[in-house]
Amino acid sequence: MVKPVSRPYSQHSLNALKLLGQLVREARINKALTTMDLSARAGISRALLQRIERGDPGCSIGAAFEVAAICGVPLFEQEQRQLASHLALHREKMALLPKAVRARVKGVKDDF
Amino acid sequence: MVKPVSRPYSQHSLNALKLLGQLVREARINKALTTMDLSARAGISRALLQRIERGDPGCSIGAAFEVAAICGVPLFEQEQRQLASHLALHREKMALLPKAVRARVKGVKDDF
DNA sequence: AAACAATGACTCATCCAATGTCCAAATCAC
DNA sequence: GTGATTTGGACATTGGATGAGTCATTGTTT
Repeated sequence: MVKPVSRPYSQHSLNALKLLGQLVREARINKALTTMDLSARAGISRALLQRIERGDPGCSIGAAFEVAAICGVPLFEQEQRQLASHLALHREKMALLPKAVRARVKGVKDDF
Repeated sequence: MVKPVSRPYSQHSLNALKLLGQLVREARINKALTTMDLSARAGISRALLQRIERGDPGCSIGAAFEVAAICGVPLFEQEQRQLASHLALHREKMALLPKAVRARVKGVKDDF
């Protein structure tokens, strides 16, 4: 009943989380913002900002992205300015893909 | 008592969220994975995966990153394999930065 | 050196988000 | 076309994240 450690996160995800936190932290200091200032701007509590900077997987992605955006940390694309256009492009691309995925009958060879 | 509309997210964050969701969705279909399959692999519910693909800001960042990692969606760095080394590099870099930020007395010119 | 400010870490009450389940609509295979 | 399956969205329940508060420690300034 001791419920496992919340959830099994892959090491890769955890690393990405930590890196994001470090980038935020670095950007914040470069902008000479205190944790209180930044958290206030992002509309979150100081404790939550600290968890984000620590790479806590439980934080809401909205809060994390908001903070990153304020700090000027490029989310997952180098080009933030192209973000909007990427949105449109992907929308088009999606129109060409199947809407539903048919279950592969058997032997699902994990290809990764 | 109607508790504000959750939280004020910047348009940029919302766009990033949506793009991430689209990328996941596209990657999932390319891998011929059903929403059930992927959610099961990520250890989350199908409903949560749907919210992630929709770009819901309230999802936990851990779940979102986990799904992205499984799908092979590059988080915020093109080079996922360098992720670990980036971690170390940033750790070093941080050692050179001030540990605490002094409050800017006045006139905080928003520089962005 | 002292005084002050910022940070990290912790507890706790509250309430939102995650889950599981359901159904209806869309999609694909036949 | 029919049937099987995926998908999107709704719902209630409950576990976990969030915010507020405090304290000890570290870092900065005078």
